[in-house]
Amino acid sequence: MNALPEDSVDLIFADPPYNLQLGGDLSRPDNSVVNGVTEDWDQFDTMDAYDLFTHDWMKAARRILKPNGSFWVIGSYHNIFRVGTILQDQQFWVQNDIIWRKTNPMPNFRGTRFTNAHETLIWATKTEDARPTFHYDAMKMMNDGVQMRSDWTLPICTGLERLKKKSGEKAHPTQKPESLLNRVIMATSNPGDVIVDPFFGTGTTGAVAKKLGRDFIGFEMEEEYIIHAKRRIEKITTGTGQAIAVTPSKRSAPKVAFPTLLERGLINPGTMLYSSNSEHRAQVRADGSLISGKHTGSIHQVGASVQGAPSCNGWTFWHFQTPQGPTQIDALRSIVRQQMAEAV
Amino acid sequence: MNALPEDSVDLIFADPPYNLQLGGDLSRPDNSVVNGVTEDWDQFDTMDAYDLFTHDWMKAARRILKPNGSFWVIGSYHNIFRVGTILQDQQFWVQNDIIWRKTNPMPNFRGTRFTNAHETLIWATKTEDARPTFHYDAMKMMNDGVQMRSDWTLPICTGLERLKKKSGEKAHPTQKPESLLNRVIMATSNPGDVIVDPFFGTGTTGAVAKKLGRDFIGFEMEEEYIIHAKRRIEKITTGTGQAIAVTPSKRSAPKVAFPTLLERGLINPGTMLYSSNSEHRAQVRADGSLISGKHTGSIHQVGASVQGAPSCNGWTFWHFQTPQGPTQIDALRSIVRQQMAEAV
DNA sequence: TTACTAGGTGAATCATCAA
DNA sequence: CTTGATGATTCACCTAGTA
Repeated sequence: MNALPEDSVDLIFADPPYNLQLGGDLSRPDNSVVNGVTEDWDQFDTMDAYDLFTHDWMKAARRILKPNGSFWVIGSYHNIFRVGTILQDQQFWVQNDIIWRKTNPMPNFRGTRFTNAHETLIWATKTEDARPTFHYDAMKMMNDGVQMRSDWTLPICTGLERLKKKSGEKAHPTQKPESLLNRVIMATSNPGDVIVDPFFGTGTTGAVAKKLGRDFIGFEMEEEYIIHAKRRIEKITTGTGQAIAVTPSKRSAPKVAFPTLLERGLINPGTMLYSSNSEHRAQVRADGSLISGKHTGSIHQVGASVQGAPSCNGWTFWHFQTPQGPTQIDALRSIVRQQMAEAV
Repeated sequence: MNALPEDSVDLIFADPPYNLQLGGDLSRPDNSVVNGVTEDWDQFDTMDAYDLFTHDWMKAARRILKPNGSFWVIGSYHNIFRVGTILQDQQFWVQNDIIWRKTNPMPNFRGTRFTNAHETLIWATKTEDARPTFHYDAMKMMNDGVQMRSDWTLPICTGLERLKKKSGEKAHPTQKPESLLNRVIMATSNPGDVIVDPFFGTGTTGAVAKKLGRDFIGFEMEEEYIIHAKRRIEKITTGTGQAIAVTPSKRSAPKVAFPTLLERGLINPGTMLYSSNSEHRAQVRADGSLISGKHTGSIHQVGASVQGAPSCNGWTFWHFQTPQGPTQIDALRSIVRQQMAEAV
C-alpha cells in the first residue's frame, strides 16, 4: 500500500485476520469434524503483536484514503474491539457500526454459549468533518422503502458461490458473501471509484467492484488465493446503468415464541392458564415453559400432554383471565407481531 | 464497590456512560427538537479520560466478581470498542458479544447514515477457564425450541414502563427495557444470586432482579435517579417457586451408571439392545457391561466401537424391546433419577 | 421432469470429573 | 499437569442422488 499515492482511494474494505485462538478439535453431535480456521495467517503470538499488526496496516490504509473516502473493516468479538480502538486512536471517525446478522450461522454444538450468529463491520472516515458518499435513497429502496438500518440480515457464503479447490475443499476458510460487499459498495461509493482491499483473499471485493463498475486494487500474499481470485474475476462482466440489479433481502413472516410474551411484560411468571372448558390448567414459568402436574414443556407440549393428544396448538388452547373473561393467549401474540412488523 | 468483599458477586451488569460526543442540536423533520443525552455524567474531556474512567470502575468490578461469575456491559459504537479492549486487557475472557436489535429505534433524521438500530453487549468471565452459569435449555425454550442466538430483537423502553418525572419528562435519558435485563439475568444467574449494577440509574437491573428472586446491590450518584429507583422497586413482588424456575440443563442432573439399572431390576442380564436402525446389537452382561461380537465394555464404549466413532452417548444410542416397540435405555435412567429425587 | 431424501457444512475462542 | 471415562450436543441451507 505504501507504493500508492496518498489521498488517492475512494473506499477501503478490510477483512483482516480475526486472531481466533481456537482450542482443540471440535466435532458435531454426529461426530463429524468441524473444519476451523487454522491457517498460519491467523496466528499471532500475543494480543500486543496483533495490535501492532493492526496499527501498521491501518496506518498505511489511512494514508492512501481520500479525505472524504470511506473506510470499512469487518471482525468478530475476538478482534473488533482492538480494531475499533486503534481506528479511533488514529483519528478515524466512526460513522456506523454495522451488524451482519447471519441467517444460517454455525450452531454452538456444545450448548455452552449463545450461537455466535453475527459479525461486526465498522464504517469510518478519516476525520469528523469528512463528507463520505452515502446513497441514502438507494439504501432505502433496498429496504422496502424504509431507512436502511445498522443490522443487515444476509446468508453466509455457501453453495455455488463458495469457491472450491479441485479436491472439493473450500478454497478459502472465510470467504465473504457477495451480498455483503454489494451493500457496502453500493452504499458508500460511485461507479468509477477506486476501491482497495488490503486482505484480498479470493477476491470477493474485486468481484463485486467489477460487477458494479468500480475499479479496484487488491493485496494478497497467498499465491493460491490469488489464482482463484483472478480466475473468478475474469468471468465477471461489468454491469452498466440499469443492469445493476439489487436483490432485497426477503423477510419471512415473524415467528413468535411464547416466552417473548414474558420478556415483553405481556404475561407474568406464575400466571395460571386454562383450557377453554377449564378442564386443564397450567402455570407459566420464568423461561416461558409451562408446568401442569408432572408435565412441563412448551405451551404446545403441555397442551398435548394434558389432553393425551399427539400435538396441540398452545396458542389457541390456553387462555388467561382478564376482566373481560378468559382470553386466548393468541391475542397477546398479535401484539408482539405488531411490534416486530414495525421493526423491519 | 471497594467496600464489598472480593470474589463475592455472581453477576455484574454495567451500563456505563457512552461518551456520546454529540454535536449541536438535532431536530426532527417536523422541526421538533430531539432530546439527546447532554447530562454531565456523559461528558469526558478526552478519550484518554474516558479510558481511565473505564479502567478504574472495571477493575473495581473485577475484584468483587466471583471466579465463575458473569460480567456484562452494554454500549454503542462510541464506547464499546474502548470498553471491550480494556476488558480484554484486564484478562476478562469474552464469552459472547450480543446485539440488542431494537424493534423501534430512533430514525436517522438527516438521512446521512444507516439508522443506528442496535446496541452491543459483552458477556465475559474473569478467566478463560471460568465456568459461568448458563441456562442453555431455558434460553432454547425462550427461542421457540432452537438455540438462542447472539442477536436479540427487543423493543426500546417506552410507554408505561418508561419512568416519568412529575413534569412528564422522562426520568432518565437512557432507561433500559426490562426485557433486556430479563434475558441477561435469566441466562446467567440463579435465584438467590447476588447481582451488582455499578451504574444503577433508575434501577432496571434491581427491578428485574427482584422480580426473578435475585438479590442486588446498585450504585448511583444522582439523587433523583435513586428516588425513582426506590419507588419503582418497592412496588415489585418477587416471583416464587415454579414461577421463577427454568428448564434445567441435563448437565446438572445426577449421574447414573448403567449397571444401576440391573441392580434395581429395571433391565435383566442377557437382554438384547439395538441401535435405532437395528444395524447394531449388543447383549447386557450381569455386571452392566455390553458385549457385541468382539467388542465389550460400557454402553458408551461399545456404542462407539460398533460405529467406529470416537465417542458415543450409549444412553441414547441403545434401545430395548417393549410391547410398544423399541425404547431408549435413557427412559430407564429417568426412572432411576425419579427414584433418587424422591429418596432425598 | 418433479419430489423427496440423504448427506455435507459454515471465522468456533464449544465439557467435566476423577484418578 | 495429563489421561481416560462419561455423556451432552446442531441450524439453515445447499447439492447430489434416487424415486
